[in-house]
Amino acid sequence: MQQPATKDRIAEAADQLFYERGFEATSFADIAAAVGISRGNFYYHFKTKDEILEAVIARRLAATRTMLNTWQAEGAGPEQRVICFIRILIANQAKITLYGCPVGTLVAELGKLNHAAQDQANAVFTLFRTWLCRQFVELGCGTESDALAMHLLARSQGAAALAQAFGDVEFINREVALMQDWLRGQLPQGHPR
Amino acid sequence: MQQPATKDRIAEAADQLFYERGFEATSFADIAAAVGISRGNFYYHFKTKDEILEAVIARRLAATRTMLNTWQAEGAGPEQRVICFIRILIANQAKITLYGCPVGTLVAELGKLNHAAQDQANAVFTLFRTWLCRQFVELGCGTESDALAMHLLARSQGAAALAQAFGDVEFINREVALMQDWLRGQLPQGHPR
DNA sequence: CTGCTTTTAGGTCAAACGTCCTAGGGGTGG
DNA sequence: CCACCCCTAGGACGTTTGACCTAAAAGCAG
Repeated sequence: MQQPATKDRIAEAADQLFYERGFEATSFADIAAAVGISRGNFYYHFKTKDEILEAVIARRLAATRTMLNTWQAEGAGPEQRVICFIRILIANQAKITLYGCPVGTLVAELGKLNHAAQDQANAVFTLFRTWLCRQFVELGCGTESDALAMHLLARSQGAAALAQAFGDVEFINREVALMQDWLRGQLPQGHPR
Repeated sequence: MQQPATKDRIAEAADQLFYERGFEATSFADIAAAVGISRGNFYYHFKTKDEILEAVIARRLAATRTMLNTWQAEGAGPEQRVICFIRILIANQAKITLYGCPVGTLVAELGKLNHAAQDQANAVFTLFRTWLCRQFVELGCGTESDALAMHLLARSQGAAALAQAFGDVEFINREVALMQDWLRGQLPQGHPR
């Protein structure tokens, strides 16, 4: 059984459109046009719009997990891994400047809509949070690790939000540099480097 | 001529609903129900939904200006004024935990919609930015002042975003404490205190 | 080729949306 | 008392939305 095409292509197109325009502002017709299929065809692959949303979130969760696992397997130390996280902002700077952080903006929108999938969207945040927490534990930050993870998450969210608001690409670079400085300041003395 | 009531009450109700549910997700019917008037009556006061949005943004701009001017007039020094800004997060902690930052979430939504009023919404950010910049100039931070203002704005945006995502009120308090520590570290030696 | 399942296209449906019109209520000035 | 104008109520319009159905095309097994 080979079902690679349509269902995944719908989820992929929806993923991008939800990011660029938001969940509510994206209609079936928009996704259909992006994929190149007819409107009514959706009912076969996804019964409701919420189902598409769940598929999109599952996609993002899987992609995030893969990315984190890759970093984990690359052999570098926890400090380098956290720096990888910080540099996501630079890697995606063009899109962030236009549309903000994909995770943050979706969570904010679903939160305002009291949408049932809000918790699932939040799981992406939690994924980053626990992963970052583990890195800080490995760095020897002990019970402070989760607070440090949350703080770093907040810093990147803020950087993305303002970069989008002001359309300022350079601002991202400055914030990334500040976060890396901050990270060095958080390392306990004599940590394994 | 006394026209206090309806037009302002519409703008006030729309302000709140746009904050709690978002701009697009709020319909005329929602606002009408909140104000207690009939739907069709809107056309008399506001010809389009965009006009209501402009009125809401104008409201917020005016309120922000008033707040900043009040702080400016209270006689405290620039450091205390910046602390006032930071503590907005605490003052609005309950609502932020539920709906995020009113400015940030609106700017993000309008940005995704390519809405014409995006620039007006951004003006609220700019208002804070230039005001904060002035405080840092008074503190003797010189050419770094605008960068410091942007950084502080980003920090509060990030704190609000994560507080909403995780529904974590206490997180706001921790971030506020960190921002105040950061502020002390930014003051040039021998500044007027 | 035949028969079956999977997938697609096109179209219908009720509901909700923003927009707009009109009739009438209620107060003020002449 | 009357004419006028600000304001309001309620409904109608055309469009778009998510949801749903049906018929037919496409792919595969025998």
